[in-house]
Amino acid sequence: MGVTLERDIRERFRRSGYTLTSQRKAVLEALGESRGHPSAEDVYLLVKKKNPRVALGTVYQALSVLEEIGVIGAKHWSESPTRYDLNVEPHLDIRCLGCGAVSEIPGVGLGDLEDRLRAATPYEVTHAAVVVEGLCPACRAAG
Amino acid sequence: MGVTLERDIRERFRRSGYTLTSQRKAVLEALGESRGHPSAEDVYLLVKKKNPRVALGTVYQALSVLEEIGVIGAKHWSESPTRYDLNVEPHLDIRCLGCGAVSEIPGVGLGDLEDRLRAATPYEVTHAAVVVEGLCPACRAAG
DNA sequence: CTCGCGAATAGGAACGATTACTGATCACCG
DNA sequence: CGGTGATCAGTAATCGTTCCTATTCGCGAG
Ligand SMILES: [Mn+2]
Ligand SMILES: [Mn+2]
Ligand SMILES: [Zn+2]
Ligand SMILES: [Zn+2]
Repeated sequence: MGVTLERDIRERFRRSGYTLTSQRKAVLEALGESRGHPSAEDVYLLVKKKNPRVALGTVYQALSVLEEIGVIGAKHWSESPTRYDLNVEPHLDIRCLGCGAVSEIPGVGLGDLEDRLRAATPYEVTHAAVVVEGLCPACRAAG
Repeated sequence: MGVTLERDIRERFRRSGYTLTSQRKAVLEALGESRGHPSAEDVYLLVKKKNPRVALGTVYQALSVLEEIGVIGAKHWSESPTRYDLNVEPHLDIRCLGCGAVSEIPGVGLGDLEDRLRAATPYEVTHAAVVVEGLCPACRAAG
């Protein structure tokens, strides 16, 4: 089972001072299982399959901790709860306005965008995200 | 007063079939007055100064219509209500994690990002937004 | 100028996502 | 084994936003 938990993740927990609890491991596992970009509720339902006693609030807290220590990412669209992602590299995620599915746009990075923005603003930039909206092929066909 | 309402905006209303009501004009005005990227609540408070009878729901409905016809834009961050913007060109907005202020990063466009993403996905792309988080100089100094 | 009608509004209730609270449990240290 | 602080389950509360309904508005037909 959870023997294979990346060294890097354990290290991040250790350094942050947070405990690597079974619930937090379960949330990570759920994010791995679900191919897409699940919401907190999605993660909650997955985690509950193996441990029916987990509380939704615990999932929110776990997601928050995991994001804080840089193990997962979160993005925000209109008309959708927050979506979470194991991919913490800068990348593009697109949400279908028809069916609501969120998926990744592979092969397209931010390029030099982050460098350019850091050079152009006096802010200390901590995070940059690109969110895209559109219609997936299926929904486009459906009309 | 509202004599100077861009031809383009009137035209968009006409084509969409929506009515250009006094409340919708007031919401546009409020967005013009407020330099930054106000929330619906911010807009509501501004509009109420001139017409205390407006309802918050009306402001939400107006913002929704204005976004739909392409006159304003909206972006979503964590820990903040939706922020609205008269700038509908693709551009970068940054939110300070300290004080919550949202401002624009001038001089940095998306470059060829939109072209590349359209080429790389089978989706029909309708909208792409970049949201950035960081610390403004004041908050960085404060600590 | 009235009347009629659909669109828009004010006001307030309802909703969904997220957070806050609280007593019980857990992980870890000595 | 106890003690101690972090975490958790369960639930209440909050917040942004949407929904609902009676009333008003804008406007064209007569
Ligand atoms: Mn992703
Ligand atoms: Mn902007
Ligand atoms: Zn779809
Ligand atoms: Zn600041």
